[in-house]
Amino acid sequence: MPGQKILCVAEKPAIAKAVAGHLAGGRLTTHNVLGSQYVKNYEFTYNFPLWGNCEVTMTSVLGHLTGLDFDSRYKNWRSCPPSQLFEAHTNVTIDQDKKAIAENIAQQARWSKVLFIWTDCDREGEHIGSEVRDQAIKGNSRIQVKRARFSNTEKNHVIQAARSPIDLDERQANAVAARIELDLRIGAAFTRFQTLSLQPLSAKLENQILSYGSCQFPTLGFVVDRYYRVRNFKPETFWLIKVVHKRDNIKVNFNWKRVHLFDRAAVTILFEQCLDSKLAKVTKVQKKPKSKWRPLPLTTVELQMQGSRYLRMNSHEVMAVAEKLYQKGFISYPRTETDQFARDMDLKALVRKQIQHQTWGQYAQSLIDGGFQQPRAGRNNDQAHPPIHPVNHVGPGALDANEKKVYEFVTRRFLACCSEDAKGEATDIEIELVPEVFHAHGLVVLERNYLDVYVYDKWESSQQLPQFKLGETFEPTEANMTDGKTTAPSYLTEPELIGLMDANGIGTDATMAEHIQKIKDRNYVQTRPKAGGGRNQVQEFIPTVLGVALIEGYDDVGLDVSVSKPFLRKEMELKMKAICEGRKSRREVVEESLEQYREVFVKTQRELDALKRSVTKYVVNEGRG
DNA sequence: GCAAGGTC
Repeated sequence: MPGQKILCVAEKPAIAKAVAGHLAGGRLTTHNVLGSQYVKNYEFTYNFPLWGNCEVTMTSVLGHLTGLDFDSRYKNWRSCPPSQLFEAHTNVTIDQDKKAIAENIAQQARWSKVLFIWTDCDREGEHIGSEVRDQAIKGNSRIQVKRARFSNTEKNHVIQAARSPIDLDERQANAVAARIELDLRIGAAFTRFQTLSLQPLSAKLENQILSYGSCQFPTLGFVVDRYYRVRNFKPETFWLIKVVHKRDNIKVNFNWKRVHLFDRAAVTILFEQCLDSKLAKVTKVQKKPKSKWRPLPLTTVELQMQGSRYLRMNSHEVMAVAEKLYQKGFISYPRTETDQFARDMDLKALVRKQIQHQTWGQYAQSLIDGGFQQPRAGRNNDQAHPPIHPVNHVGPGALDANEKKVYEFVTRRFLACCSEDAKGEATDIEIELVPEVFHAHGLVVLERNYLDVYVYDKWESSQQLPQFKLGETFEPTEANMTDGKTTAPSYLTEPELIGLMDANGIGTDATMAEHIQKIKDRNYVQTRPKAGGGRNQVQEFIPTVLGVALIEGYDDVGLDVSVSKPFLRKEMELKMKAICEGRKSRREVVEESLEQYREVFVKTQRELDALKRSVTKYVVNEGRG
């Protein structure tokens, strides 16, 4: 008969359910947790090598169990000078909506010998694990604490993890604790200071929170940066030589190897020399096979970039819809950095589920009939979740318009991953019209393969090139000198913004869309459909006068490290890493960073007039001539 | 009324 009791706790209900299912082998009972809509307790027996035959309760939390906030005496914004928030007393609290979940853990811990933690194996997961541990100890101060090391919920992998528990990584939990404290203190101090000192400048700012955050400000910075580049752009005239030759009734455009030059006299001289040469000589005729690679397995960042580019939705909407599809069991977990499928995953089974689909079912069938290829593997693996993929077929009518678009994208992407690259043949012809070189490029798409299902990628055959022989000479039909102007860059688009955030470590895959939404809600930026976007209607970002005023104001303050650039956030990331590697303690990092931000704060306070001038110039005087 | 990070 089972002796000891083991309490297992996962980061989310879906993991608890999957793990319990594998360990219980079908014999388990499910109990609702009073007061929590999503969390369930699964009970079964299991024979752990380490603890023997045990009664197991497997349950979960919903992400973080606790939050950090200032002591209630600082609740009122005027209760203290904002600078005091750098050292004000804080408390760890359990949110009202998490009370029942926390109580469940304490209750279950009371009779358990061991707490076995099954949170995701990443930094945040380690911290969530420490929150769970603290809660379990409240119910049973003598409980033993272990954690499972797992990176997916395949049966064998889960069983292996149950066999070899490890310890919680205090360092990773501490790194997150440092991040939480710094974000709170710095965010609240600057937000209150900015709002209280700038709001009185104009009635337009009434009821407007002027927030600062280590992610939202650099995000705004990217938008403003591009705005300046667009605004400060001065078109430049350039000149170029174009050669055209007509053969077999095909007009071939030869492009100048120098593309264009900004010196008219120089181009004129070269052009005249070309004309003097009269005859062009073919110096290269090359045909070579060319592939267009099928896409990599889908990550969250990629879903947001491509979604905001092709689906007429913004990244925030794409994520909200993906979350819904996940909850309904149609797609896999939508927050992942992994762009490689595990070797042992049965991808063909997933392809097979799409055969019945009326639009791409036939394509899925063709993969099963021999077209299937193992997907390319990218370089990223978060060791927690597989790439985003469809897990079940969805009948027509089960989804609303936006859900349909996202599900379609995820599925087409998945099928494309399991397909062959597109194949083509490229022709390059180079001619010399002494002293200059020109070239023409042609492409014939021979096999479309993945392109047939992945309608978002375009790869088209160009006009057929006539035959040219190496070494032959001919007199070009036309040679012209023309001019043109450089064109201004365009405003930042949503996919570009997400790409910049990703490259600079601003936010996580799960929060980038929220930061973008936040700077819209704060009236720092506006979006509009980019002109000429055609069917796709990608959004472009333009800062508001308020957004420009804030960034310019801080520039005028003359800080050593700009608050609108990604450096400070990057530094915090490095410090978290230092904690994880044991090179620094949590205290050291918090003290160091607070010291650094205090300095920025003091300087900003001292130069407040610069900030006020900027806001007055843009916001208050807006529209007066 | 502040942040950013989990998840529903």
